[in-house]
Amino acid sequence: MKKHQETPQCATCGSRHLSVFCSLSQDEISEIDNNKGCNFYSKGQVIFHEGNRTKGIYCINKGKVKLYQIGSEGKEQIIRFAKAGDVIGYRAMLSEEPLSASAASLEDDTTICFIPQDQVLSMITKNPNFNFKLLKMLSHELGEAAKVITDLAQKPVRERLAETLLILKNTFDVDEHKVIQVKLSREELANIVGTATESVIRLLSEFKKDNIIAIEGRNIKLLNIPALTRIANVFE
Amino acid sequence: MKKHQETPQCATCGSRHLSVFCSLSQDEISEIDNNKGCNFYSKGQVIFHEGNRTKGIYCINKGKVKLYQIGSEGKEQIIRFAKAGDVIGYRAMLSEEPLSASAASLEDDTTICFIPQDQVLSMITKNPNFNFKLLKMLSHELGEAAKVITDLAQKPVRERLAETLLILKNTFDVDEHKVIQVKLSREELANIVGTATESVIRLLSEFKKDNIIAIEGRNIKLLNIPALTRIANVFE
DNA sequence: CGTACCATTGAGTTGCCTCAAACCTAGTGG
DNA sequence: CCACTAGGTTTGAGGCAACTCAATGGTACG
Repeated sequence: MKKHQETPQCATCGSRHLSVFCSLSQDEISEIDNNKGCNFYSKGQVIFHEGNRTKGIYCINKGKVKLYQIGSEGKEQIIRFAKAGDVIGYRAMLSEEPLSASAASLEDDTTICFIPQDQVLSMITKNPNFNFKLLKMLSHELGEAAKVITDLAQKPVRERLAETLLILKNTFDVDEHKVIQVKLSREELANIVGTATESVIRLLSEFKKDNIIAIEGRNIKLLNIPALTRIANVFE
Repeated sequence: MKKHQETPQCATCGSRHLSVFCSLSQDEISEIDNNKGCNFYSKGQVIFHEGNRTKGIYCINKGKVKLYQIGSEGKEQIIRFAKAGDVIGYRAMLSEEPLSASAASLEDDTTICFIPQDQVLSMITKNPNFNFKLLKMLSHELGEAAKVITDLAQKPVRERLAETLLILKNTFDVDEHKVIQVKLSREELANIVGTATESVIRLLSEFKKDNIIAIEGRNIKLLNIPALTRIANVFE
């Protein structure tokens, strides 16, 4: 039994003011509303496939998404996450290259709007603020990617896992019980850190033994963030 | 004894037509020429430091440059390279963040122009072609970074070294004797691959034993590119 | 022609991976 | 309502890729 799902309107989208679209005028917003599409995804559904072309960008209205590549041995590597207000697919659209990553929803009722290329390109041309927001977003992402590269190349798995937990906290926040607000399998955690599932499990249970985290199924509670930060070997 | 070094003019810069500046008008070119600065670097000199702010972008007129971060244990990680016609520092300028990497010249007589922020921002606003070139460049870089992340996370050192040699070939080309046109120390190679210097040395001499490469000091000759490609485990 | 830096080789150690088996949980259907 | 199954999690054992440390060899440059 499927509940009724209504296409969300940009005009009333709560995420808009936090996003790259925050500088759009009323007219521009309604222009998008008249041209966009919208889709609903259940947990695990693929939104787009690495290697395909995209003729627009995806804007997440509700839910959480992982972006990942499949490595040469068929193993998934999670590149980044996206949540309500974030856009995905813009990299491939702007570079006119195939999508460099696949995207899959992490939750049921994930709602994602599709804004056609023409709309986006016209906004870039007509709205300098939007253009600079885009440039800034891309530049920021590129800086983050460089950090990840250095970490992967130099840090041991233990440090990378600790850092990953902190990044998940910053991305998805924690609730009043300090539980990270995203549910990932052990395998998915391994596919962020770049290690084997078993290594993640062993290290998590070490952190647990030291009372740095608590674990209830896929919920991870961060008990001692300073200790995690120390293990992660980050200063900033 | 220093030879006379003259500030190069964008108007006559041979690299311009290959670069992000290829779509500029005569007026815009001379506008830049009137406002840019220029510096000369000997091998190993630092052009800018990670963590500093930049108020413009650097355009390489002559020479080769490495961009690198220093990891938490003080180890260098080379993020990417730049050569004549490439620009560096644009990421930090556009995101209004500190520089995420340092840059150092790899050759004597490296010549680099500095174009102030105002000039660049005005070009972005006034010249849509330039703007789209920038967006495209950033997007492309971001896609490349994602590939590097997956490789570092999943491929063994042997594969990564083979792939690095191929990337160096694509970036700097080979001469008529199949020698890669960039001279790097074993340590620098290790700092691209993300491994120890000794591992690079051992693997290079394995490749040499199998007649896949030849080595004369820091010159690396690619004798069997299909074999290297097979080792690198790349398909594209 | 020394000296300082880089490259090479060897030996020993270990972090992390793989393989395999057992366990747990949630969903399914009898 | 409970047995059954499938998928995910956990634990253990064993092996190897790659690291560190240390010593030697090469070479470029003042």
